[in-house]
Amino acid sequence: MTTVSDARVVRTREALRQAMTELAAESPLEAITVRAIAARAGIGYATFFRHYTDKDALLAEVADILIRQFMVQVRPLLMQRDRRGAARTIVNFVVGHLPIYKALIAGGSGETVRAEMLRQTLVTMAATRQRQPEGPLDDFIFFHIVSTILNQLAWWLRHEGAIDAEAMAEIIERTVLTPVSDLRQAPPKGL
Amino acid sequence: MTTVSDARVVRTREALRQAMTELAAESPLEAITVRAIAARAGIGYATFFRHYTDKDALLAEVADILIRQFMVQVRPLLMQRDRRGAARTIVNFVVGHLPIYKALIAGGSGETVRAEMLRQTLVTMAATRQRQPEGPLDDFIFFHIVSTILNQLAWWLRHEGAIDAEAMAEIIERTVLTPVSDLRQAPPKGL
DNA sequence: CACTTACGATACACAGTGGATCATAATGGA
DNA sequence: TCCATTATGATCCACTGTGTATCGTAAGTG
Repeated sequence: MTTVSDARVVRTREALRQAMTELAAESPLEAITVRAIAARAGIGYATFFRHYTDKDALLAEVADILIRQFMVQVRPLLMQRDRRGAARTIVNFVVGHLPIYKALIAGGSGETVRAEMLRQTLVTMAATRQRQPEGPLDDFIFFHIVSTILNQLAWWLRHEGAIDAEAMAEIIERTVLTPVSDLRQAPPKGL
Repeated sequence: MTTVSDARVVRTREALRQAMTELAAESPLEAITVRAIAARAGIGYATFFRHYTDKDALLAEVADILIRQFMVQVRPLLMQRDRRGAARTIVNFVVGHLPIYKALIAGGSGETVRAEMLRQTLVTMAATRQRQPEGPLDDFIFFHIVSTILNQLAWWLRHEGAIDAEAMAEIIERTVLTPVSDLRQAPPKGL
């Protein structure tokens, strides 16, 4: 929308992303007004619109940053042999960035953010796929893995301490990665 | 809110539920206005508020009806031995009520409706549980089963014809019911 | 240091909400 | 069948949030 090299622009956008993250942790997205975001960020109301068309655009940018970090870590692991190790990596990565993930995945706007993460992840994966999908099952499996792991992590972050990280990794391995791997090995007949 | 025996009330509410179902199939919930619902139902704007406090209350009622039907079918099956049969029953039940489920689970407001279905299901299950949960794992498992099946059905309904009903039942069995059953049999150590 | 550009403040039109009123019409009991 | 009851439709209104425009000021850039 505007120049990106100007230090003021960088500062303002960073303040807006930070404010959105905080507010998204506290309230469902529909309860967050642009005025509240601007106020929290310490910028003028009209200024908001010089940087983002609406609050969804801001949320999308915030989610996008999260997705990139997440995907870089997670993506190579999904096809990997060592499924327990893959699950551990995912869990540990989230633990290592607890505040932001807790805010956005498990916070008041978590539903919206997870939906956005799922959408973006599927788009990105479809665009950068090594091999073409071999059928509807491949599409389904991508959807299932990503949405299930996001949901499980959301539950886990909302019930912090209920299950320790190692057990959570085992659960992800046994309820998602392994069953999906088996499904790939021996698909239902007709697929 | 008002008398329920009056034929006009019954008619009006039925018209509102129907209108909400139709609109929810077409647009995301936030794009649906009370005026649009009233118009579609063929009733006056102010009349809407004599029956529901806001559009979320109406959606909750519509979703609630869906949930009751769904749960009556699904609930006894989740603990059942014959997991393939259980999965088949779920899939066939949805196929038997295709229009309404397609509209509400996979439609434009599907995200909101699924979240509401998940919420209500967990509340109902917690209230009417035979035995107390034996730990956090039980809570997690309920959450995982319900949310995963709802998501898988949503994908399936959105990609109608991509996978036939029998294959879908096999997928639900192999990616959800069986892994969860195994997890119950041999929980991660410490749970 | 001068030029450029982002910023804050404010005002505005617009859309949706939910509450209120009042005449009309449908309803169900006597 | 008639009548008291009450749901309904139409309309009005105050309130909140959105997104655009304007303008003087302050900050960053080269």
